[in-house]
Amino acid sequence: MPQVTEQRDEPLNADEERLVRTLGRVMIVLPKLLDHDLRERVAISLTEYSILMHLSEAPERRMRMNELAGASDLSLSGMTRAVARLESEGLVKRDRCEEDGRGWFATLTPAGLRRLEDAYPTHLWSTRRRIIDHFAGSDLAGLTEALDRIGCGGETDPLVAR
Amino acid sequence: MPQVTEQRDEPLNADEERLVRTLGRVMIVLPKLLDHDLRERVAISLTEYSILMHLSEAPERRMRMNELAGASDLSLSGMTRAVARLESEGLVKRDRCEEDGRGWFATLTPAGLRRLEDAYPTHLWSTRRRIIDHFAGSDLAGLTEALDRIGCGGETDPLVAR
DNA sequence: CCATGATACTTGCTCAAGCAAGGAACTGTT
DNA sequence: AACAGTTCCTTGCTTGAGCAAGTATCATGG
Repeated sequence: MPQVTEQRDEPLNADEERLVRTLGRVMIVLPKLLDHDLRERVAISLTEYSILMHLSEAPERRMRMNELAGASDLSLSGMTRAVARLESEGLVKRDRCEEDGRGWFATLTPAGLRRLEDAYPTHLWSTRRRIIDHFAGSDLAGLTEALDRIGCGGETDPLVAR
Repeated sequence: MPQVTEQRDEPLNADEERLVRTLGRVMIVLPKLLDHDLRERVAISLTEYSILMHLSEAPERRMRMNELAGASDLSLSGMTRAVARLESEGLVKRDRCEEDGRGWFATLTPAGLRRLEDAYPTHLWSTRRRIIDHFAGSDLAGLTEALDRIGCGGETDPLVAR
């Protein structure tokens, strides 16, 4: 460990600075790239794709609105509109929750599943091209572990976390 | 190299899948975290901070609109509005470009520089806490190199790149 | 059983960002 | 020198997302 007494309020060192700038760029550019690929080829946004994907993996292909918002890192109000859009296209339907009258399920429709299956190859191609290919030969697991800590595990309100 | 004949259109393997999901989460959450930290403590957005920072590093503390848009990964129209906001706060001023009558410089004002210096400690704290701390013991340079390839170097229109 | 508070969502408002179209200035060709 | 094409930037329009406030349902205490 070269640096022994690292002051918290001193500037970043060169390696740290480069990492922050690069990651800063990636976090701005990458979502646009993935979103663009999907929109261009299968006319669906990354947000919508993500919602359909999460639903397809959930038991009975349905999730409560707040679960879904958490899974897709969207505010609850954002999720309301997003699901409304998907519903208007018939890709999702909404059912009252039996056990809790306040709650709603968003349920993937057969049409929604078809749409997801339709978009999947594009997104697979896109993620390979935009992400995986650039990490050839890297330690994916180690990298993922580090990145995962940034993501905050994704429990409680992430903005207030810690 | 374990996998010899990797089919491009087969699903991602488990490590790849985890990386994509984690990076996907980071690219959504991290900008919100950094933006939130800045807004809360020094009432400035990440976009605005980034603009002021780039200007402060440029020769004569000024940049053409399209340079600035490229550096901050913002559309040119987005940059027009962003600079207009900053100008209305007196943090930036705009001058016609002498050599090219179509062009404009955005120039950092002394007030803009003070604002940046004011925000810097917060952003430093934020990036340490949100990013650097999570990579303790990692190979920062190697990681940066991989991430840099995702960012596409940042030359030509990134959405059409390749 | 009623009141108070918490939870699950929705709706109104605002705002930042992108696209497409427009205007002004530059460049190149004939 | 004039026109066509390109570049640089701005403006009109639309959209997706968040916050704050509202509504309906649940849970709890008296």
